[in-house]
Amino acid sequence: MMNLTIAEENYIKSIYKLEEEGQEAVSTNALAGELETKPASVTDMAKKLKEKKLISYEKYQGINLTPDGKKAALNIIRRHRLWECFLVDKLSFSWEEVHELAEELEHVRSEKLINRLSEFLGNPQIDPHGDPIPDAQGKMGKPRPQTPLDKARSKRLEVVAVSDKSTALLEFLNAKGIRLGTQLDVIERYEFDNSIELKIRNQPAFTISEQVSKNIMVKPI
Amino acid sequence: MMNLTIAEENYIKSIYKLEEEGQEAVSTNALAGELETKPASVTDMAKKLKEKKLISYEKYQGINLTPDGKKAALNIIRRHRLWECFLVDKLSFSWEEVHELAEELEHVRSEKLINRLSEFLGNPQIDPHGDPIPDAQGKMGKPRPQTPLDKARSKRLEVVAVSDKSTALLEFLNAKGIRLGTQLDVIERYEFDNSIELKIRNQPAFTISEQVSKNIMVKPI
DNA sequence: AATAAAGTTTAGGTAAATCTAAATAAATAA
DNA sequence: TTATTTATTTAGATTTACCTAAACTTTATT
Repeated sequence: MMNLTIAEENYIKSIYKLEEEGQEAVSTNALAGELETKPASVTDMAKKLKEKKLISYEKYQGINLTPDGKKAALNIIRRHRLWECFLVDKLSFSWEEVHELAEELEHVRSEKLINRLSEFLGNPQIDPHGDPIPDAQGKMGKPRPQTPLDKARSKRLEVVAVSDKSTALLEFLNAKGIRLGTQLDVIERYEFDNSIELKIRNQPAFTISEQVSKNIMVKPI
Repeated sequence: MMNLTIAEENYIKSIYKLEEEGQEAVSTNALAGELETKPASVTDMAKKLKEKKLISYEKYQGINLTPDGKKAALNIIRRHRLWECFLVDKLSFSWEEVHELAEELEHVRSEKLINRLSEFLGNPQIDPHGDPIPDAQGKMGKPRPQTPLDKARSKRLEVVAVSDKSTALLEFLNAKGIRLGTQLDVIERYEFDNSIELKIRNQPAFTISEQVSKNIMVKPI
């Protein structure tokens, strides 16, 4: 496998993420948004990644990972999620703190390190946010059936994952008492702004915005 | 504390090392050698680090760390050595494999991470090469009394550290059976090239070059 | 002390990853 | 279908961390 720079790895990871979220071809704009950079920068990098045969890309036609690109993406995701497990399981970090740290640790590229880390952790299958961890061959369990909260139909739900890992969101959820496995009751859905009123066990009800509800993945209970 | 780039951190670390080795003022050339870069690059970086008040530097006069620079250096060294402990103690890496990995891990800058890692490891005082680990305040135990093998006078010696951490050297030592705590008998010192003939317990004797013997730190036994 | 050798700095350049502003293509609306 | 809006690309700069080659200091040698 080729040697990628940190910037290249971050692009690959983001392209993978956007493809997963259902984008047929990932647009320059969407990728710029995801990476908090400018479209012009994305175009530059697209040329480079195409050169390295990690993506297919034609001017104005958007971006897709090649099989090689996908393999690279899964490897980066494996590293990221294993480090998250380490931070939570061994160093007692909480759920919402680990994403940015893992974002840095994931760029230490060593097969041996990551395989030993996995072993040390007992070869975990899912990370602290509920996402599956690809194995050394890049095989990853199907993410469990889940719906974003804004689309869920049932009244009684369980939180199975959070798709946006920004500290801001995770801290907000933490403050509200929402974490993996938390059970939620939907009190009301307000059409005018798609906000949702929720209740957890015996705590007072509270309201979350559509923006937030899109990022909370739930399953009926 | 200021935010340093990886390159800046590596310079700081190398300046610290050369000062420790006794250089009054660290020369451009020595630093270039240590970092495997060119003197002109060192001059460039020296200006930047002076700007940040991490070193004192005057044209042609060499480099020294300021108190701030030293604090930064000790912090980087702390991270490096704790990761080495982690790799050896928890992931069963061997002595000679960990240096380059720690070289990458050390650049993940997070007080919290490193303090938790230290705690997780039982707040170790020395790393797998026998070097002391600075504490969170940057206080570091005195390195134990030790002499480079090429300067040692006794015949019977114990290996307490290895100062050059290049994989090449560490692998060589490993192959010869030389590790921390190994006891050596000096059979002969050859003046013409300063090579040394050694023996370990009941193994056959072998010869090492001056270059190698300079990097093996020993104490009389 | 004069000169040669060694060490250091400057000047000018390169590659990676960004950016802004302007140009161009594609999608949408009138 | 033409015009307008939106998306994308190009052109040209910028910053960081390097580099080489030439100029300049310092140190060592004769």
